[in-house]
Amino acid sequence: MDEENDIYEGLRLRVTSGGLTPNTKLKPAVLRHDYNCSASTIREALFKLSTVGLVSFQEQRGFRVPIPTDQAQHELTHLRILLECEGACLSLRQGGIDWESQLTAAHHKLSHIEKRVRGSADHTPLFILWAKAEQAFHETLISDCGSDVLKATHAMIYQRFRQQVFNSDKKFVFVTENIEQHQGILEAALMRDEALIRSRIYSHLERNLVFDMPPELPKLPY
Amino acid sequence: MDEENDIYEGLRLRVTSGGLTPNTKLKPAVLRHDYNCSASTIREALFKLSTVGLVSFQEQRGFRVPIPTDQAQHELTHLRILLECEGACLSLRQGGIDWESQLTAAHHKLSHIEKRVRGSADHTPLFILWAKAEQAFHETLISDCGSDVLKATHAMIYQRFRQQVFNSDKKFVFVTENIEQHQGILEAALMRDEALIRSRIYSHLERNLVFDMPPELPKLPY
DNA sequence: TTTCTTGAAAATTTCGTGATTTTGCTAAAA
DNA sequence: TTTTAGCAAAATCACGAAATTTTCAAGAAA
Repeated sequence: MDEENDIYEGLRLRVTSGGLTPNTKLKPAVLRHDYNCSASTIREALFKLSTVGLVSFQEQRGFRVPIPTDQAQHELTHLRILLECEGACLSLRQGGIDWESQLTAAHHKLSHIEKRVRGSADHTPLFILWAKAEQAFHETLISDCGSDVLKATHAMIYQRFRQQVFNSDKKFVFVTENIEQHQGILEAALMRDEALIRSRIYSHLERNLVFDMPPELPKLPY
Repeated sequence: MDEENDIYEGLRLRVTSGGLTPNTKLKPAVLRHDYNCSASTIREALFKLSTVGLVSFQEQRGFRVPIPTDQAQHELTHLRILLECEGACLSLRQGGIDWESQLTAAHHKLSHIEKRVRGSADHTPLFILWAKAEQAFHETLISDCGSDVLKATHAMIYQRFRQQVFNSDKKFVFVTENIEQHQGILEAALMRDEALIRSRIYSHLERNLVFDMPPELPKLPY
């Protein structure tokens, strides 16, 4: 299964950032040729992808690339904010100097790519690179929260979020504000300011919320 | 696949509340006889269970019942609190009279069972019934939050949480305090008091947190 | 005794096939 | 023109068997 994992990753890349039209059928009998394996193996990988919500599945009707909707975008953004704020704050308390340096490094890499993106007319060639760096930055942000469950859940939601926005019509995959927003999040982390980092994570993701969110609510003592 | 789902549910029940010793191997070739199907079908169901964390899986080494740990219990409890508070508060804002009545109904059923449990010496025969009612109550609590993603994520964490505590040595599956705690949560919901319901959900789950949680943190404007 | 090798048994993964279901096309009926 | 019925092609699903990998016990070497 070391190549089974390659198949899974390959398919994941195709359905998340492979430029496939939403609702495209994913037929094991066709895809098998691209990966030089049997249809059953492809089916198993697609099945796994469907359980994390990256491909849609209907029994006896096969697999399809999920259709992005405003509702889904809103919900995924909402959960990303919830999980990422929680994970960031916990990391911010528990993370040491090693965490600071890892985050700084991740930001440095991301920042470098983003400045290149800003310069070029066509973002496409840099997209895969940017996507990896973006994910790495946000994962590093919550990496020292001390909860594998939280990190795994966030990873799942993050993937679906990225698929959603990249496959939607309005391709807001990259906007110039990202540069200063990522910078702002890094600064808040190094300052160990919880309220500030929450607020900046929220601002960073806010434009993906398509409906209004209700106003402030108090939090509990833990 | 309508019986495929029965297989999935049957296996899920066995690994979450079937009294199986943690780390027990789950061999498709053996289990097939209990469900009268092929090993491949069992394998698929186990595979699905592994993606939601209800069975552990290592390539070329098959499936096993997960081993409960204090760390896992803490993390699952933490995430349950986070998701359930968020979902409850949103429901509390958006839910109408229908939500109130559904929650009251779910609580009524749960309360009835819990009082019976308190009376009987051996909880085992009532456990399945209680587990279903408990899940229903907590799911109803967040049912009107307006986010399918949040509800699905919560359902996943809830299942793993229940498996964890039921399969752990200290079987704190039911304690008398549950009765008044569930009552308290219902009251806070009907009062539409967000701070109160957060605090009561936290208190309800607090005893499952095995490590200290850092103190209060502010929340952001959404 | 302990560690390392060996090889047979057991378990897991992959694969092609047949049965069942869905899909899409054509033609008749309204 | 629109709707419905029927049939053929295509796709999906469950299955058992072959191929690969792991497990484990018994003997050899240190």
